[in-house]
Amino acid sequence: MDVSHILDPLNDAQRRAVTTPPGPVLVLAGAGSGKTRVLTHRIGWLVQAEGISPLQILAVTFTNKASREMRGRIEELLNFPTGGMWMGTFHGICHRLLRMHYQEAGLPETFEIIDSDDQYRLIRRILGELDLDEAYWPPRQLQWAINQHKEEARRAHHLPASDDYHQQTLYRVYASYEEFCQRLGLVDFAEILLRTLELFKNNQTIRETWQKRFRHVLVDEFQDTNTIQYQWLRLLSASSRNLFAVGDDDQSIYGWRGARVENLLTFEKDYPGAEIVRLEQNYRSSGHILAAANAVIARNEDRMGKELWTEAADGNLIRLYGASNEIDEAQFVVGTIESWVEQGNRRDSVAILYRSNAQSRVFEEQLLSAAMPYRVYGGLRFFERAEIKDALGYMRLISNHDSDPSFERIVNLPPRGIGNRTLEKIREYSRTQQISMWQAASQVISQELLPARAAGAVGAFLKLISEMTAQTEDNSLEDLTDHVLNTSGLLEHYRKEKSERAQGRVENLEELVSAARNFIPAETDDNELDLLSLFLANAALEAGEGQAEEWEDCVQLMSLHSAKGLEFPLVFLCGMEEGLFPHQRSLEEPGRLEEERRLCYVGMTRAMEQLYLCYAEIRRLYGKDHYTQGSRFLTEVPTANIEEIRSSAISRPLQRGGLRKEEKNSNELQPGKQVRHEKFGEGMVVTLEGQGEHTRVQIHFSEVGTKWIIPAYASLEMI
DNA sequence: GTGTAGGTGGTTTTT
DNA sequence: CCACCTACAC
Repeated sequence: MDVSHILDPLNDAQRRAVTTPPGPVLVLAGAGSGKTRVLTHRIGWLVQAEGISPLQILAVTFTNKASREMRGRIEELLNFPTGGMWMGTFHGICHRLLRMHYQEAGLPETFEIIDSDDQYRLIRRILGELDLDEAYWPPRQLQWAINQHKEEARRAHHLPASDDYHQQTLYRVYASYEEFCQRLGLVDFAEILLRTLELFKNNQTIRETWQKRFRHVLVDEFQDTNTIQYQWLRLLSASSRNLFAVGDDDQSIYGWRGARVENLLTFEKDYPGAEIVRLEQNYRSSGHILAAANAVIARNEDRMGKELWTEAADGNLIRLYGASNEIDEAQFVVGTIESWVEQGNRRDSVAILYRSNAQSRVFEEQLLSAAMPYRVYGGLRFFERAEIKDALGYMRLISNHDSDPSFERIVNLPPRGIGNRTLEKIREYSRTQQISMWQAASQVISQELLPARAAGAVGAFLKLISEMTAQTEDNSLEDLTDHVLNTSGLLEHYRKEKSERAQGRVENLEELVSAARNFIPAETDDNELDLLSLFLANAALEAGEGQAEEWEDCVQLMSLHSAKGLEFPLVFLCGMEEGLFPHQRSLEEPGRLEEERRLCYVGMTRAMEQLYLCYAEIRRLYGKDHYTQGSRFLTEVPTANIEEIRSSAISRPLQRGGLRKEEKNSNELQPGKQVRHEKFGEGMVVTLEGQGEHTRVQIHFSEVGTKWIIPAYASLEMI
């Protein structure tokens, strides 16, 4: 077969990656080096040159968007539909496997996926049942801790026994949460992955079946895999060893969410003889931008090592704007965009990037007064909106009466006279009898445990749902949705509200009907689920675009994290100030500064033609003005690649190297120095991080091991 | 059941 | 400073 269409568009490194004979391959793909192309062409190569059946290929991504894009590009390349090929997100694929093997995985057939909002509510309910005070045990933190453990494949019973009351409480909450989910057939996001991993670990038949089925496994954004995901990938490819992983350690920015760059670093060890390919030619940015990004990321110690190069010209210098305050910053940015647009450029060729979402406000205000259309990324997605979740709550309850999260959500929405007292009784009954809220409700009524009025209200609710279930049995998904919205009174409820917000809610609900109309399930292999369940699972696993609005030509505002994977001719990286970027909270935790720097690298490498770096000398934060210090990342950009634009107001030139000088003077502490700590005894300085009073020192103590110390708080004595 | 005063917390986010 | 949540009063 002629494979020139697969190989011709590739450079040497890309071609090497694509044509490597089956076996473990690790592709270190720098920003803008054509990683998606390598992935899709690798699949094309396997199919057309190696003669491998598409059915034997599994391609895993992190986001639905990436998966869709890959599918589209493969179909384009190979010119055939890829329906039979398994391609999707970790969660999507694992969900599919769990549906097929629900019994072996120990789940009820009707198991339901809960999102983090549902999870949060559930944890609060458990806190209530355990009689724990939320003020002492913040549900968010417990949720975070539980997910953290799950992502490391640790179940409650794996936690070490502890004398610490805090640990014991965490254990109690985690264990009850697990029990609760198990009893009700609820599966959270991490559970989808963990269950699948355990299924593969414990069930040899299933493991071997899928190992044989997927002879070739490809993973995108490998640096973002967490412990469970990598363990599962290893299990899946244990017999074939055909794992093709593409990633970039320099773009690992989700460590705080459980991602383990180490997976990249240990790939070689786990797969001896693996082919390692570096993609270093960049096709995106002009020379100055690339040189600057290289220089910044070079400051990181923990790297596999890579240096991007380009055939493109140097292009424009990066521009540095020191604003007097955040309003000045925004005005400068918007003014610059105005002239960019006047020069005939599109507005959507521009991105305003920032470290934290709160920064978008000032830009929005300025864009608004300049009548410049814009779009802010982030915020709630379609299926996460309250009114949509309400409607889905009804549909879930119809689909499965025992869905407690749904029951709790809609039992009194719209208000139908079922108050907290009544609900508490039902909850209590459900807890003592170990039955679902639905069952508890009906038993509480038949046993006449409720006052007449409440009993009537609850009875009416149960009847409503039962009737809806009966009436919608043979309906199409669209009719069902429509029916639910109208007979539940939900639509009416929001229509009656006359706030602007409610108006949008009604529109969203109407949008849900058309989402139901247009819903086409991905072809499932052998397992058959009804359309409604598929729709509900899809809603949980694919929350939808940020805004389902039309593609207008508008300026793009987003956090640096959301910008990963995107590119724009003109990019503004704003709020480049110590404490904001790198963020204060990252300076306080070891190892996180390097992740902040990677974030900076990601931001810079989004720019194709022109990059602006901005900071404000005074920034109003939480109602208070703060004098800022330019981000250390600014000083890490070589002077040859950047030109400084003064703020019209005050401004003095950014003090180059100022930070570095301070670091040297204020710290006698240097790696290698011997110190004494009043509690931990003697040790040696391993690493230093942060400046001035934020300095953190990693010290290897001879008696207690390695610790992070903040000299500002704990006095260290030099030996 | 709805509205409002008072309190609190305020990186980053996909699934 | 502001957005969100909770508690409490009508």
